[in-house]
Amino acid sequence: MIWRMATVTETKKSRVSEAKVRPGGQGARMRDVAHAAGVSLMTVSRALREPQKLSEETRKAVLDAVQKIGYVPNSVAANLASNRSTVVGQIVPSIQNSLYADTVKGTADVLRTAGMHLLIADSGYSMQEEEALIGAFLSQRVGGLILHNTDHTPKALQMIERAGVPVIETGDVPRDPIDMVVSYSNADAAKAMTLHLASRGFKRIGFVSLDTRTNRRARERQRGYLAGLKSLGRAKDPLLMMEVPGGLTSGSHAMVDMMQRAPDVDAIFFAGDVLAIGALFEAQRRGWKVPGRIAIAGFDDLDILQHTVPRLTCLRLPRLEIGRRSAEALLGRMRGDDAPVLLDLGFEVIQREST
Amino acid sequence: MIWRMATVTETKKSRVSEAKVRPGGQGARMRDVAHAAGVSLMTVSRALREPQKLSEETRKAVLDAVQKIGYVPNSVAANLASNRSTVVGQIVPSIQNSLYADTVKGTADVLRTAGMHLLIADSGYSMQEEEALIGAFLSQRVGGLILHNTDHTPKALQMIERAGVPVIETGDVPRDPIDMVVSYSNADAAKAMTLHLASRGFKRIGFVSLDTRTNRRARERQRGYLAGLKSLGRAKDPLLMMEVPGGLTSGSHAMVDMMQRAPDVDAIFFAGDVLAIGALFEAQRRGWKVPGRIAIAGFDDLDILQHTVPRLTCLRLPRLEIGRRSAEALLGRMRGDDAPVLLDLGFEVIQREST
DNA sequence: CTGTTAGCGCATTCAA
DNA sequence: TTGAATGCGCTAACAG
Repeated sequence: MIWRMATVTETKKSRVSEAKVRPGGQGARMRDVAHAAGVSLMTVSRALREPQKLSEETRKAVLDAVQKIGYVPNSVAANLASNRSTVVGQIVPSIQNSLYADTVKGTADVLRTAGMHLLIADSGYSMQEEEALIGAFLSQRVGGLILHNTDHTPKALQMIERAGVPVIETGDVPRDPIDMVVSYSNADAAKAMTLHLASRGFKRIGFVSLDTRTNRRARERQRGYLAGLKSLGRAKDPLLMMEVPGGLTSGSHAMVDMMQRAPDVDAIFFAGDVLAIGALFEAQRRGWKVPGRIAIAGFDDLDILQHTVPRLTCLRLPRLEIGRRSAEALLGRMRGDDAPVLLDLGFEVIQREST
Repeated sequence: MIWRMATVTETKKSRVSEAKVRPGGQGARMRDVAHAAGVSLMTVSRALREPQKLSEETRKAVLDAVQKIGYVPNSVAANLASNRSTVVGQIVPSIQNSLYADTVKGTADVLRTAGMHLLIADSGYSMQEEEALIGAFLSQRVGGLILHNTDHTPKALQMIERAGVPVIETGDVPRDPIDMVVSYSNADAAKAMTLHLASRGFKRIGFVSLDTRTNRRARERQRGYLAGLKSLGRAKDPLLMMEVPGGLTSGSHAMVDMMQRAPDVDAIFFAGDVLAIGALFEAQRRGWKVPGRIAIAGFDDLDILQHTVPRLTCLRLPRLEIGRRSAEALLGRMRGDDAPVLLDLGFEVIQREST
């Protein structure tokens, strides 16, 4: 049963639109504050940015005037005049994915404490879109870029180089970084999980990932899985490998398909988003024992994984920390530290009941 | 068992830092393009913004020069000169919460097609923080604001009024809007769910929400629940009402507590975030039948709710649509439409197996 | 259709 | 410690 409610109202009443006399929006400027405080424009500018360089008397007079007038500085003009920016741009594959939200949160928190702000966009997993966004961000003269991606178009690379802004790449450890890197290694993590599953006694370990052709992170994870098999002395088996779209439904189908194609599979490592959760729910629906009938491991430690029945084995990646460290590295650069940073923040294998 | 890997490397190698001759970052300016194309500065400006006003010949010459030089316009200067902005600011309670991510996504998508961008911040559910962020956004001279909140500090209201920027409030339908509203009614939605549960035959319907003292949306939902009871001719029972923090664990505790305090409760309506999912998992762990032993309903239609066993009854709110419509209303205002908008986008009650 | 003049609001640099 | 001159890179308004 579905109830529905929706109404649309057009009204003429609104506080702002009635109060808005001068369209375009503005307010007091610095000179207005200067007049009110009986000082020069420069003194106001200083009172706001380097208050310690003024006598206590004038400083107070200026700040009082600022309060009284309700002056809000124009940081666009400040940016233009000083050639410095208080904004950093971050591009993630998808805003809706809570994994990236963690990274964004870490970045935003650190930037805020430094009085800076974050311009966010999502590329929809597309390099072309990323290129367009990088152009837009550079046009806004952001002070730095954080890219959750390590593949870029030639034009994007060229724009970044010409702009000379500091850049952080996250999401993987690239061979040839643009500038700074704050990340973990997808290949190392996938290999570690593969070895872990083997150590738990599983003989036929399946691997399900997103499309490795278009997604480097998926490709690296697959590489790690195969490296794990190799170091175990096991052969690669196409029946045990699948590439599927993201999503809960996709995970459930992948599990069922693989168990049909390779009935002796005893564990499946889902190296993408929420695939493992979808598979677990499917097992619940079918009454399959996890790990008795099939063991399930995931890649990211989503909050929910430790609440399901059974709880899910997975990797834990330092998403929030990546965001924080990225922001810190960027701030360092803007302050003039010129030591490029390559941070591999590592990962953990979290063993739970599902394996 | 936990594996761990983490390495930290400081290196001096980096493409950009070596290529970066002129620190501070810049590139070609418009006059460089003008020289290269043999035209005036204004012609370049027009070629980029109103190409149809130029002869095909000059336009091509300019755009070729732009390509060749790799010119990236400085929209900070453009903004200052034109007193227009290509950026909109959005403040949500939490970036990490995927509910808000949907709204953000809708906003960002619509803005992008209009060549605009989104500055995002989270207030951490605090009005004070919201005030600070509004100040920062206005300082950046954003062209509009989208606030997922309907309670604001007096100073915030004052700043907004003085700036004269268009504002959208989302997240509830306020009695006294600042400007435009694009939302749904929390009270109506909660009442509808309460009546729905009664129509399914449940006699003792519990209500669990977030803190109603600090969170207006929680307060409105509680009001809707009580209105529902009243129209059913049922009395308010404190034993059937709880306020708890957010989170899966919190939901599971709430369910257990309420069933201990009021053993005859036959359905619980969880009006916050992921509480219902936490409760369902707890029921699975304890082997309680849902809805046999206890029925469970949630508020937001998270993707996962239709995959759990059993699937969860909930409300469906038009999060993405709220983002889209907000952006559209804002764009309309910037273009000069001055009809304030009050949109109630409604909701649906989704009946599934858990009730 | 194209160019010229003026100035957006602030910070830098110098002088007082 | 404070102030005056100059310009950041671009667009509006006008002239040609």
